Amino acid sequence: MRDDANTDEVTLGRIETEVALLMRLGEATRRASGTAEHRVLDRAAYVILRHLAGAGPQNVSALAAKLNLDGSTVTRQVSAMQRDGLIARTPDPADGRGTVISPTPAGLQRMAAVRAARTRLYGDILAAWSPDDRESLADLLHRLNEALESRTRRR
Amino acid sequence: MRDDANTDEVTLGRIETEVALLMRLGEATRRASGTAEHRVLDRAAYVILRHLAGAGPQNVSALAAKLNLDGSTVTRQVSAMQRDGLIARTPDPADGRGTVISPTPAGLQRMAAVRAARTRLYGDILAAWSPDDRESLADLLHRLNEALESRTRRR
DNA sequence: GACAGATAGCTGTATTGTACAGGTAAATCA
DNA sequence: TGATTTACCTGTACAATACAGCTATCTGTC
Repeated sequence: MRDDANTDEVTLGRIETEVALLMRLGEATRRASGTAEHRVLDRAAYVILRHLAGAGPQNVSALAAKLNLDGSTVTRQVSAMQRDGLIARTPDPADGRGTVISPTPAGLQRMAAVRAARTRLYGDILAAWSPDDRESLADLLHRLNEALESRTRRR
Repeated sequence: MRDDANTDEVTLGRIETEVALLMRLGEATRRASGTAEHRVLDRAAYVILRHLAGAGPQNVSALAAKLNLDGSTVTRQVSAMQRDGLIARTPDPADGRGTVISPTPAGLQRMAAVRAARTRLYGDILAAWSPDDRESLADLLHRLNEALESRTRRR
């Protein structure tokens, strides 16, 4: 029993290490490709467009809640995105205070382009992996995110 | 063959999605716990201490290279950490230009505390997971990071 | 050994992404 | 109807980062 508990703690420590490392690498990658050609879409704009595309047009508040960001942050993000023609603001017909944010065709097109580029990137990075391992990684990451998200919501 | 290629592209898309989501969640978690009690160690300080503890005292440049950060960024980080008593600067005996950054006992202690807290957090989040799944997650994340890192270095 | 170029680190400045506080207008509730 | 809440925006501040430019030192070449 002692050994099992130990092994488990070691595994948790490894997961902690690897997640921290992944975050660092991910940010470095984003920064590096951000300044270069791929300045098409900064990170926040990408996740906002992903969310709008997946869950449909919605209010700033709904977006902020989903993205775990302050409303003011999202306001400024969507302002910038509107300036760039990526989203459109329309008054919410059901609530005079609200404005509905919808992706524009140009926004969707750019999001798709970034997504395709990223997918290609992963294809490149994981070129040597077996399909099974790729599947496992996708599954486990999905479950990890579910677990993280449910905990975030719960708190 | 058509189906296989398709399946694979879907998997890559899922991995892209999940990594993006994990980054977003991770940042949200960091921000949330950053303002609260856990203001013990901001992110950069933690990774710097992790690295110093693992690889030994070293120069600002070496740190910057390892962390994929600009030297000036690391300079400021270590300045703040020195102010907080987490690291010490000593002149490099082998190179008059350099200063060697070493963790202080207080820095190591705080790093260990944060690490333990994070490990506990993962234990909490993954409470329902089987040991096998945890192992798989740790392994696959490790391999993903290796792949990412070797690509970053190669570029 | 002297000088040219490279390197280590620091400082100034700008940018980006974020939060919090405060304001206004609209909605909701008692 | 009046009080409270909500949605959004704006002002302000802060943290993390990069780039440019600076000085001190090192390294190689002649």
